Amino acid sequence: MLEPARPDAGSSAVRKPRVRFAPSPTGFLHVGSARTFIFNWLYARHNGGTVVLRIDDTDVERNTQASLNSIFEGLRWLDLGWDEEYQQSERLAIHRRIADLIFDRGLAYRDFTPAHAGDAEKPGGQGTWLFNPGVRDLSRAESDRRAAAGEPFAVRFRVPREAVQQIRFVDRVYGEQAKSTADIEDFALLRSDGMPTYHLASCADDAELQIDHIIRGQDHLSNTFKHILIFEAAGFTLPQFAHLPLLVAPDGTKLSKRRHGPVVSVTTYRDAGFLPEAFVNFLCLLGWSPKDNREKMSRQELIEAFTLEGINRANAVVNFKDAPALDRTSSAQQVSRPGATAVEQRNSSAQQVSAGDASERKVQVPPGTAHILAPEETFDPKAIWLNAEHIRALSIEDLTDRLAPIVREGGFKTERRKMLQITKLIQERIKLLRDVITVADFFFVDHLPPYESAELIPHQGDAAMAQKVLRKAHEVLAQTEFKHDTLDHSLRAAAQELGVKAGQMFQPIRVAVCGRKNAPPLFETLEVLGRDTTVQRIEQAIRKLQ
RNA sequence: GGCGCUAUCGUCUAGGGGUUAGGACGGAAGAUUCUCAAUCUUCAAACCCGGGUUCGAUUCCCGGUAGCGCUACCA
Repeated sequence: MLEPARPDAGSSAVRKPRVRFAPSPTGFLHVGSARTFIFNWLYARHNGGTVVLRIDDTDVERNTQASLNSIFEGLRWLDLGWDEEYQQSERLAIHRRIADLIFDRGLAYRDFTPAHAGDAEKPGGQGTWLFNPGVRDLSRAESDRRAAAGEPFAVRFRVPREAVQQIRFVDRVYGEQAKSTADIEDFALLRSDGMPTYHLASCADDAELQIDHIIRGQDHLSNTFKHILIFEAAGFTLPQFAHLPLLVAPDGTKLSKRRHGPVVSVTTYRDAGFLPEAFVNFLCLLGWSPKDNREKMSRQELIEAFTLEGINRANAVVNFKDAPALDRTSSAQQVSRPGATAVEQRNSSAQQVSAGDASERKVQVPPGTAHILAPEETFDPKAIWLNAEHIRALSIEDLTDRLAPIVREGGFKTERRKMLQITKLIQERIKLLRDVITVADFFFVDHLPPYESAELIPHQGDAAMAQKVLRKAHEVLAQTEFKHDTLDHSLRAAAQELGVKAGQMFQPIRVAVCGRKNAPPLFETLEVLGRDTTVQRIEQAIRKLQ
């Protein structure tokens, strides 16, 4: 996984930026991280630069393999790729060397006081550790003696106190930034176990990997002053900084797995049937604008249009609906549509209260929960819309290739020839790839799922009319050629013969063959279904009406 | 608490000293079609508050408020 450092960086006068995306494997890849990666990638591609993926895994306690897998899974799905890859834990020697360098220059010191995490949370925010004069002024001899004696210590940066100065830099998004060293605490470089902290490892690697543009979340804006201190202490040239506005939940809080559930995980979007190019497009529009009113953009268009200047400064809300389990107000009302997805079904079964005894053996919904949200209701409506736009922009072949695996995973079998026909019929009717299961199921199954016979009754008609229409349809369809135009003519003629409106003729047939009222256009549908299935389903419908 | 950042329709945003403050999603209404979808048309919907600068501020400056971030031997 580890590759040797690049031999010759930045030697040419041409500015080919080197950017990096540095996730830490302490959770799944979430949408905010994904967007940071995308912006880095776009910036690099727009300028012919290099994208470095660096796994920031210096927090041994919290790293998990599952998280690492999830991150790669997410990144692979995004399908953008990267040019170089590193793992921070394999570069500890570099971090150590930089820490020693800073220490040897007298710009850092050993702190022998035990770790005291949590002080910052003291009531009133007091107890904030800015620096401890007694500790930082320990004589070098004393410090060396205690270290030699094996006493554990952390290494802290000696932030200038006596001559207070302003640290300044120009952020490519937020403009001029300044902070007094009086407001910067003596942050740690090395922990007492010898592991580097994020600040040290990040800066050491950024410098060593010759990263010249650091594009990251705005939560690092205040940290940048510390980083500049490190860069300067080690004698590194400063990279450019560009901070991105944060992605927040509808309630304004930072996105988190705990509070907001799977909607913040990239793989959730994949599993729900988003197209990676649509998802990327959506994320780009959160906090960035091409400024020309374009919304739907291809990957290439994004590369061409992307500039740091187009980035906004205010946080952006990802407008998803809260997970269903959280407090819903109105009274219990289960949504049970015929097309309920597996996710919904899992949710709804999870929400059923296990009844105590047989007397109250009815399905209940706990108070405060009501509406089970369908996938298309939980995601940001704009993401859904963009996805539908991208789906419609796909060729039939391409879309079929993406739909087929989902159909197969859904337990249906179909051959490509038929699938191509189906795709054509549903392309503008699905918003998520997964919708193929609920929208086109009747093409795949041998037996239609049950439906109410009342559905067969046409508008302004009755059961008798439904009967009459279906019998006539049965008669006509038994001998008509199953081609769009022929079906159109004969069925319309039949309607006229019966003295019913075309709609009253078509609707019972549609319900009979599709098992529901809303479906793709009738004649095309019949063509794909074929005579045998059609006739058989009409017979079933007629029996149903008796 | 300290420090920093931010503030245009419900949401994403464009704009910018004088505009009918533009677009998109979502919502509503209508057209169209064999239902649905798609498409088209129309409508409702915003410059956080208070001062200043100015002939004129939504735009520039200051203050307030609110939100967010940092304030760990997390990243």
